[in-house]
Amino acid sequence: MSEIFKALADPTRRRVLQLLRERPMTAGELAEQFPFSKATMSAHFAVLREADLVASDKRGTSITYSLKLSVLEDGLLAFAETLGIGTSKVRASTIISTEEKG
Amino acid sequence: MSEIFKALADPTRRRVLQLLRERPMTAGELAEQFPFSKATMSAHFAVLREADLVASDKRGTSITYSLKLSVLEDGLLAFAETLGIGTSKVRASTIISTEEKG
DNA sequence: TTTGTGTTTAGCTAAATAACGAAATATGAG
DNA sequence: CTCATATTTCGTTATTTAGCTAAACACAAA
Repeated sequence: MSEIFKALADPTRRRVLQLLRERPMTAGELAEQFPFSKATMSAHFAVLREADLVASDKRGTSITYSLKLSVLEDGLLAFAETLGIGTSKVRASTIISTEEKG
Repeated sequence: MSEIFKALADPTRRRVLQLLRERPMTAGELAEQFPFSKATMSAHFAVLREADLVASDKRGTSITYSLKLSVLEDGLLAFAETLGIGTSKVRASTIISTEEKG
């Protein structure tokens, strides 16, 4: 649980997850989108891997990362439940709207 | 956003939030529940205050902390939306169940 | 096998974090 | 005013983190 929140605490890593939501991408493709060295980005990927938020698929010379959305969902929901939010054990992917915001 | 996740990244602080969900408590009452010094706990409270996750009410000689649940909910939901989870702008407190888990 | 490309690891630095005890601050009681 | 209590702030230490460059590793192609 701590590992998930630590992973999410960095804006670069949140942005990586957001990019991976669109489609799986290689480490290089991801790194291109940020103003940091590939080594630094590699360290960010390692944190996301540790938190089990991404899967890495080594193919040939490059590594493709993809988002493990259910791990993220389940993690956030598990936490929400410890606070009594969403006590009804809903899966996020099936939430339906009951009230519009704003 | 980062501040919220940083606050949640520590298990002691998550537990504080959980305790505050039951009822508001003074700094001292909270600190009693943990094996750390009051100074250490005070630093944790400061992080929670920085993230705006708790309100502090000074009354007499003691300070009562209370959970700002809506800030937490809105923060988590705002993040969820950046990932396309719960795109329908639901407030967590009004979620209704559509599928049981487990 | 050599070369090139993609990625990670190693080694470093600066800044942030979590913990402590001791000191400072604020308030209510006497 | 003085004392006791509640809480925070200060100063220190050890650990972790985010960034860098350079080196190493893995693999595909020539």
